[in-house]
Amino acid sequence: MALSRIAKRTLSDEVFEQLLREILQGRMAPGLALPAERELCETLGVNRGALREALRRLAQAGLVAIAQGGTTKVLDFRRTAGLDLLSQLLFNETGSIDLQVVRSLIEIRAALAPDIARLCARRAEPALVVELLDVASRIDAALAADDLPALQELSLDFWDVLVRGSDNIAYVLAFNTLRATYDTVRVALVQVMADELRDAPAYRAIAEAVGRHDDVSARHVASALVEHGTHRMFGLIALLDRPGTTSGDDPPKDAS
Amino acid sequence: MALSRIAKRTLSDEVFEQLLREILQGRMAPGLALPAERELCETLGVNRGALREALRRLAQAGLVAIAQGGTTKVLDFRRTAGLDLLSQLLFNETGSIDLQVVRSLIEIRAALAPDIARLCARRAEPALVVELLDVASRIDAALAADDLPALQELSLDFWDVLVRGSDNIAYVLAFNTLRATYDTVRVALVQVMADELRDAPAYRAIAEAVGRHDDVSARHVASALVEHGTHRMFGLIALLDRPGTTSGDDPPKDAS
DNA sequence: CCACCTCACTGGTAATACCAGTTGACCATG
DNA sequence: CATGGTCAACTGGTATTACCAGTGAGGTGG
Repeated sequence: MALSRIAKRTLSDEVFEQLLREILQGRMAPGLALPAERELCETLGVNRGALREALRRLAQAGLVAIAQGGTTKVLDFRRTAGLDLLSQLLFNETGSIDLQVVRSLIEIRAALAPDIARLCARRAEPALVVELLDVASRIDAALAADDLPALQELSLDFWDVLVRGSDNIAYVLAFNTLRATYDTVRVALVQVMADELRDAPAYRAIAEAVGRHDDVSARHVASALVEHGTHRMFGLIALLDRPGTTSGDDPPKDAS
Repeated sequence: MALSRIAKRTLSDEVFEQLLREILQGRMAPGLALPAERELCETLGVNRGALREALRRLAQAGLVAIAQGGTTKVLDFRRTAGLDLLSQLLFNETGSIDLQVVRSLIEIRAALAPDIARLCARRAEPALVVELLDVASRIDAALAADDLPALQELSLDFWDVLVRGSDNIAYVLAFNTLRATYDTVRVALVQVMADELRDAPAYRAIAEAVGRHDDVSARHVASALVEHGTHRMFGLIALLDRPGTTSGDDPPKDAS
């Protein structure tokens, strides 16, 4: 069995989480004034410091606005929160995965991946190409062993190298955010992504295109690669949204 | 003159900012163990609570890892920080704008904008089309008055409506993050973006394409629209990076 | 009626004590 | 000598109390 680290949740983590849920699930509507800190920490049974740490984090995430003298108000997270909030939205009230969020994740991935490959092909240093080819080789090996979890890990490694080679800090940071979101549902998606993960030739083709500084090829191969997962995921979402239907429609065409 | 709200900085804001700079500018390298809280708050001349609020925020942003019993360590933000950090990276040590970050911002915008328009055209409700057309009209009016700042504001409004119509929470949140980043340098960029901002017909064409659910057109017009700004911005960056050169090369081709 | 002031709120800062997890040196035991 | 246990000196986590500093509503005098 796979043992994993025990998560130590601190009090302010708990408070943060609880308030976060209240806000994200709409039980605390935008504009609502929160109870005063002294009152709220009494209600929650924690000291004021712990509550304040949680409130500070909520403010940083763009979920509440704190004002001295005034009251702390709930904001509309759809207007004020940043992409980092995405991972918190994956699970809905009942604890099941929110398919709308998964679809969003897949779509933004499909939009970014080709351009990451394109820029990497333009800008990558030789050392990075070596790294890419190395990961590609390990993907070949994992494919030979038919080790899907390893392929999933290596796929992330591959994109990690690629995005670093793109020399674009926005892509790097967005990738971190998306990876963090993906990680929380990774095991649940390994089968759906299987087709894409097993496409070892595509990974190698991207690595080689980057080595040739062939940005057009890199872009196209990357686009086709993620299209695998996109297509399968859309099929699954259509299936789960409308049980009884066997095949998913609405596969996004590359409109070029 | 345009008066603006005075920013009230709290102690923990100050501490957060200071530690953030230390980390982002590499003076606190990844892996470095921070001094103990009791020691650090003495050094900074603040109470422990204020320091802890700041440290919590840094941890949430993915810049440090806090461990009870152990020490608080600096993380490699290129690996662990999310897109929300982008706005903090815009200004470098000397207080001037980091052109690498601006380039990154422009590039990710160019990658997302066409797909936002495409999805919006697929999914927008009639009410949203009305909103879009309304903003388009106001853009026409602002253009007639040659009011560039107004055009800049309206452009953001337009994209805000469009991204909401895309029915993709990842795009919505990413847009929030990018807008927040853009806002901090907006005035500095108004002239560079002038061509794009004045292209009122493009905004209207997108609105109308969305109204027809014509995703292909919406995508292409949006792509062409942001291309204006992208091209100009690349020219400017090339100019500033290599003073003496008059024209910028390396305009990103749409590789389709 | 309106300008002004007061006061009871709100969040912000501070100091102190103690709880709880981690680490490493040290020592008993096999 | 290797292993495992013990303990002390760290670390961050929680709690309590007091007071400072903005805000805004309602009372008050003009």
